Amino acid sequence: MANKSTNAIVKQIFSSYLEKRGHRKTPERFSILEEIYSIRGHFDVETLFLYMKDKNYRVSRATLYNTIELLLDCNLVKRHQFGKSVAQFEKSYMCGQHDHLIDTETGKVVEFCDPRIHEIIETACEMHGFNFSYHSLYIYGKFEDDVSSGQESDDQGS
Amino acid sequence: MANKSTNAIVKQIFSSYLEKRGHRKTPERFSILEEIYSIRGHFDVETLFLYMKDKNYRVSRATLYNTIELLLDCNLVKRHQFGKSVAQFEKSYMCGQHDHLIDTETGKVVEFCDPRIHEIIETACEMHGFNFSYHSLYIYGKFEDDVSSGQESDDQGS
DNA sequence: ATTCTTGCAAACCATTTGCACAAGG
DNA sequence: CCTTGTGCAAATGGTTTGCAAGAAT
Repeated sequence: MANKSTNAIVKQIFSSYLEKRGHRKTPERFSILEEIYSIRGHFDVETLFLYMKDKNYRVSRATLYNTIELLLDCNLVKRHQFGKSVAQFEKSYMCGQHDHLIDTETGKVVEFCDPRIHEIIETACEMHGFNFSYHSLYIYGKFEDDVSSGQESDDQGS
Repeated sequence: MANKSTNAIVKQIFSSYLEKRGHRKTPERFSILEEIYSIRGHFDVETLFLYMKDKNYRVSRATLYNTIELLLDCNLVKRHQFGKSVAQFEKSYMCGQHDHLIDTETGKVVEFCDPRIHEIIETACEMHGFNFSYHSLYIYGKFEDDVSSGQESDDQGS
């Protein structure tokens, strides 16, 4: 895992973004970025809030929402809305494009990747004069071997 | 548009579903089903509420939510969560499987269909021992020819 | 008759907003 | 210094829930 260099690059991207937009480079923003990039899978704002509070950061929920908005804008974070519940987020730099299998009973989420999705996207965009920005494909259903009845699980190929 | 027969079939499906689950066949439930199936594209609960109030139905928001839950359960309605805003719904019987192009600036939504999506789904399900139930593919971006800067637009082939 | 549904209004709760203080530029 | 960002707490608003009256079975 090349986490050290990834973190440096990600901070650089965020820094450039803030500069370009005339936003200030506050320590809170970089702390939040760092903590988000230390999280393995998906997370929601409340979880992140408690996680950071536990680490003795003093960030408010408002700042989390605000900063995540910025991170979404510069594509360092992706937002998901599995099921009907709260918004889920995940880091998105160097994580490989992937989609999600969602167990409608347990809530378990597994990632997968299939490059053929791009052919579909290209065709649809051509047919409708659409400039693609990003996509999300969610497949809902049920896992057969529900051994690990856990909440969540990642499956990214390195 | 074979709306007349479609409506009859849809009511039959709902009726059977209610019976099987031991739910009562109230006039409100069938009114809501009928009104939903008379709506062209996507809608949110508030819009449906006002729409029905306008037609002098006396249904509460609570009943709308409750009934939509039942309709989701028997697959007569599909839920979407475009962007970050409120839940959107659409009728799903005999509307053909389709996916969505979403303009991130105007909110315009256009539907498209590409059967190749099923190959991707099949592969992913096989690889992860997953029983597919339904999917949603959202492609976000921007339309090139934004002549109709409207809110929403449908594109279903007959 | 009994139990499920409904309508209404209050409760919920994730997210947003207002404000005074703090701090980046 | 000036303006933006932050923490806190209150406000917001879509959705859910509690309850008494009404209707399906």
